[in-house]
Amino acid sequence: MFSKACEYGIKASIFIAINSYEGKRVSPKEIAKEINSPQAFTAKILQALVRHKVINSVKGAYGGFEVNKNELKYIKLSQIVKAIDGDNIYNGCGLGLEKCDENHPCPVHEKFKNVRDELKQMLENTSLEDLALDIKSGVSFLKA
Amino acid sequence: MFSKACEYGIKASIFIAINSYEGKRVSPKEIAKEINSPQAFTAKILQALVRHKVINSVKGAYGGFEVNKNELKYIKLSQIVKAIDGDNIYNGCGLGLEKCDENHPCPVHEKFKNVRDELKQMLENTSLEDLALDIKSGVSFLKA
DNA sequence: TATAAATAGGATAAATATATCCGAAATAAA
DNA sequence: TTTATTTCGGATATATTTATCCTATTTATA
Repeated sequence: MFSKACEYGIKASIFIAINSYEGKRVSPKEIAKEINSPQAFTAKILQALVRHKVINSVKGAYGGFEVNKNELKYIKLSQIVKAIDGDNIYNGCGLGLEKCDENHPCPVHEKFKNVRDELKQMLENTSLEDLALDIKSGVSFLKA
Repeated sequence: MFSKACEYGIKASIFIAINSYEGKRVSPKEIAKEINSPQAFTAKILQALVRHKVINSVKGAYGGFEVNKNELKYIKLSQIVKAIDGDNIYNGCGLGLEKCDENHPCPVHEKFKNVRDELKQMLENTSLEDLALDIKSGVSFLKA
């Protein structure tokens, strides 16, 4: 469904969010440890999220990654996914046809639409705040 | 969502189904041309589908790939997907956690369930017959 | 039985995704 | 202004997926 990079990106963003509540910036090292991911690779993904303005970074001593805690409820999963995996999961044909629309649909076009809409709803309605609060309250977990 | 291999596998199966209606076996060459896929790679995928008994092959002169046309309505998309991509799309955690269940859910576990269930429904309720008839009647297409 | 036509399957190549490494640039604080 | 700390970004390595190639095996028919 999502690429590894995207999985790491989502989990990293949640961990950053949790810490931003407390005004703490976090490093790739801390993040990778907390979400059980390869550190250098995770750092690359964080860079991409910064470039897409999903999260913020501060260079130098006492720097790290953070998000504006007032924006947490407005940062949706869809933004993270689009920043890393692009919007192929939104617009791409389920069977990989170059051209696939109502007028020239692939064999699963109609049936696939429901699945995609469900996914879209989920990604667009879920905020970093929702996810971070669940972790803080012990309802869900960032690693096994 | 699906791997390239799986996309090819689904489209190839549909084309084989269409021809089996008319008692015709088809070759990887014909299939690849019709679904716009790399021939040798497609042949490999067909082998996998045969091993998983989703389709049938006949070696030698006048051979080719076919499906029992009486079984067409009982062959579901889910069988093709599982044969090629495995059942990770069914059981795997949306964020790649080794262990992710009701008792120890990843951050998107609950929200993801709806999406997966929708996908599952779609794959288990769609038969090769459904898809083949749509192609025959010009409702949908195997290539752009 | 010989031949031609097909699938099966191993070996290899190319492309992409995942992962690592290291020096450059930025920045806070001593 | 120097130093320690930290992100940035290019180069490279590894793993996986996608794709190709070639030979072996099977089988219908002449």
